[in-house]
Amino acid sequence: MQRLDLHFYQKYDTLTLAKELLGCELVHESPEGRTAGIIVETEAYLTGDPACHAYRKKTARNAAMFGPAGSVYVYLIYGMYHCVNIVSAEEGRGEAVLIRALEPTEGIGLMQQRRAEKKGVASTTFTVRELCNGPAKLVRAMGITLADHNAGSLLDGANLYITSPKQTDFEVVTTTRIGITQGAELPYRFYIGGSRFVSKK
DNA sequence: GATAGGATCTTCT
DNA sequence: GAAGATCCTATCC
Repeated sequence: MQRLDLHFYQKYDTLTLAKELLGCELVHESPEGRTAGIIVETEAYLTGDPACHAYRKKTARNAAMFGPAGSVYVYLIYGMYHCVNIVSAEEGRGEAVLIRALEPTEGIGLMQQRRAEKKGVASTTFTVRELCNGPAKLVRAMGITLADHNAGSLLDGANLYITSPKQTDFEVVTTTRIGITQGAELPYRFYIGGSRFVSKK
């Protein structure tokens, strides 16, 4: 599979990119091993959208969201969990695609270890379906961290990247976004119809 | 299976 | 002081 290049991230507006990323594979080559999963659920956050972290001013927390297309925005949510976004649009604009769920394809044992380590339970606790069916869960399972990946890149030699689509034969379902109150009516969430790995139906 | 409440930190009012 | 792009646990069917 081919690593997606700068052209791919620049080619689409953020809403289109959120849909185009479905079926692509997110890969992390860490010192502990390689983990990967097919992106099955995304949400778009746009300029002028009150739910977007870049809606107000640039702060230390959201600075990475203003980076160039193909870079990574990781943030702390609810003081406890992390979520990962793919920055889109041109540098300085502040738009991104939140990755909400993956279908695990590689390094499932390592994903189970990472999830179990956090909770202090046996690694056999988690079924494959439960490993990455939520934005903070997949960040944990993939070993993505604020220190290593926030404001980093998916391009060139980066250890985190996305491949060209592994699946294309599916229906894209569009709904409103999960867990927000501002902009709650906007239809900016997309997922692969029929997937067992999405966070919610 | 469904629902309610808690954990814990950054940002904004 | 309150809310937030979440997840986990307890408790109740």
